[in-house]
Amino acid sequence: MKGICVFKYILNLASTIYDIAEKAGVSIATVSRVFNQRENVSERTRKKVMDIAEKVGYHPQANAQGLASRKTNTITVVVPVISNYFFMEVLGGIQDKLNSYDYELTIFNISPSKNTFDQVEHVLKRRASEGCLFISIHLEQEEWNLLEKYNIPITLIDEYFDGFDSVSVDNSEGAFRATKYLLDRGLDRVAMLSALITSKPIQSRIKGFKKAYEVTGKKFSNSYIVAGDSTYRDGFTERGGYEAMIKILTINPEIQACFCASDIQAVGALKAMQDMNKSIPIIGYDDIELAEYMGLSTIRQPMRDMGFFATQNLIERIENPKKAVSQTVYTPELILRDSTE
Amino acid sequence: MKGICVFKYILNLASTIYDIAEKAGVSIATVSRVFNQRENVSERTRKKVMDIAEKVGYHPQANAQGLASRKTNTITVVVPVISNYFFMEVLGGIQDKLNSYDYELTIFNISPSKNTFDQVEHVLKRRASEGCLFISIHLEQEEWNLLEKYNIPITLIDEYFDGFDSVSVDNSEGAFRATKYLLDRGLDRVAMLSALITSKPIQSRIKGFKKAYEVTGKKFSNSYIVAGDSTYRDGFTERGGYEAMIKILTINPEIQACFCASDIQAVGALKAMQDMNKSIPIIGYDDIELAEYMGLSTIRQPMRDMGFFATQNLIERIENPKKAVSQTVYTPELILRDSTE
DNA sequence: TATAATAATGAAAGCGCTTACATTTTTCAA
DNA sequence: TTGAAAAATGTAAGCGCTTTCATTATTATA
Repeated sequence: MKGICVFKYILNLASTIYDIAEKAGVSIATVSRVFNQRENVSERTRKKVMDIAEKVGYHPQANAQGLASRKTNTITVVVPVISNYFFMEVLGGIQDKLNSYDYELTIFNISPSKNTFDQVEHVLKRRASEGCLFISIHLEQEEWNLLEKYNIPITLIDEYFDGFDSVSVDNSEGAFRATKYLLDRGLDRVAMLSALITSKPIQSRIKGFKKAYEVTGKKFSNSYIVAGDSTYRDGFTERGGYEAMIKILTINPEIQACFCASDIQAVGALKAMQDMNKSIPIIGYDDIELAEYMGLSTIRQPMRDMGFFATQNLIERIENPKKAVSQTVYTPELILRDSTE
Repeated sequence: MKGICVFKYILNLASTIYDIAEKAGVSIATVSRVFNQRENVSERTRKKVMDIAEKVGYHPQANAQGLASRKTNTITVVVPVISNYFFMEVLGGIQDKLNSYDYELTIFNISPSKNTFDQVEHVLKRRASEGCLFISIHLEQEEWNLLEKYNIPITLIDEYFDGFDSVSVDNSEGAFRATKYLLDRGLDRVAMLSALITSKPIQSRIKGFKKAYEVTGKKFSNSYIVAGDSTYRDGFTERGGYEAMIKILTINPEIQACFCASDIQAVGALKAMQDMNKSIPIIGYDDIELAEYMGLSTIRQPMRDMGFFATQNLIERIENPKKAVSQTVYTPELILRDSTE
């Protein structure tokens, strides 16, 4: 015991609420009140407690607080692979919002090698956070149903399920607008530079892509949809775009323009055109900051706004769990720049 | 009480170790053992417990576990602003490493509006994690000293302090190599497209930049160091690069080539050159994936590796706190591409 | 079959905090 | 001054787990 005390003293840490209470000559309840900014503490004792706490570097331990108060003051963001432009921007928006609140941010990264549902369920089961933001997590209807029972506030970003609040962009509409613009310019053979067609956003974008053909009455061919071979990050990479554009330029030279599934792929596509010494108009998707500086026409997704709004929504639900479920769908916007000149 | 029970039943959740123990007809100690994969539990009871847990969706609560075991199984990454290419890549490396371990990842974002030291100290005080990775967190010597007493495993990335393990890149050397390459090509007036000179990496890079002039014996002028006016993200943005290059092209037209402080600024610089219809060789810094596709010559920082290695280092320290402190410095590499052709 | 080992389980004491409720102190009107 | 109301503080019972140590069941050994 003595050993331990000496140890504590030397390292100046690992003190508990009891140590502070004792040194300040008050009860632990008072110390607790001070740290929880309760009103009913006299200024004198508040100062006394804080001074001592300051001196020994004391701060309530997160776990103990969480257990006792049944609150964690933490929001968990669940994402597949963090290093991706879309998530990064959305995360930026989340943080902008969180900056004015007292929540801690935990990021849970879904590992591609394990089952997504199990991992998501694990996050909920642990009850380590007040609420969750799921970014681009796609589950089956019945799986979403199973998650409902955990009764934890959840807001979905870039996904839809009627049991949870959601914030998404109309992917189909975005693809439609881009493609229609190209078709309306008099071009007849516009390609879609796709990523893995198993990916959800790609599926919706393909819908919009086809719809543009229908609406304009132009002849559609499945060969207009082309993807690269690399599957890393579902093909949403510079490389994926490069490969796909090479294909277009060599195998489908009849193609006159191209709608790309993401700006980052468009960058690869641009390079491919340059390497092949050819050039066709292209439109990207996302409007990442780069796009402006690369003169890339694109479909703007309000990524930051989505993160910001979803977070606001989640906080509202945490504070008022009976709030009606809301589905927010943003409409993407066509931004014209050099790449379609 | 009855109400609560019914409630629990309906929602199928919020059960505790006691509920499971009761239903399985064992003690809570046994349930605990099952969930902590202890050896000494018979296969029969293990199965019985797991079946029941599965049915009611039980899983130990993180806080209670943490409090009782004094372990959190969490690693905290502290970053200033998450949405930045460098951090994103480093984070990717961190996650690659963490995927094979059982640690949860918490990201703490330093808010620019509050004092950095206080925020960092807060993270340590809460003791919500086993160890921390600090990415590009720059403090004063004495502040680092103060943090040592918390006795929490910390690995610094992109910063150096002799009390903690650190993983960094020789910024000065990188700038030196880029600049020297340009100077060696026979150019005499090479500029540095800088970001905010208050930023640490910029300071080191300026050193390397000047050293190249010294070594080559060419005449250096302070006017060769130019930055944009926007201060968002310390100027490490496309916009910052654009502004700076416009300045170079208009105010300092004698400049023959340019070393840019980051690839992302180089993107802006490229655009500026295009807009001004001029072109000089440029070299970026970082080698983000984009650089290859934009044909940007650059200084490669092994960002992913740094994250990966730092994480490994941290885990080692968590497992063996007495391990000797190590400082790892990577040497950046010059990658030549079109932008210096 | 008896006994010693060994494996499986349980009882109970915390972990460091919050908080309802009880108690003491202070304030202030009469 | 006095007493009631208000403010400040204390007491103690958890929160849901882990873990030590004691106990019981099982297995192996002679």
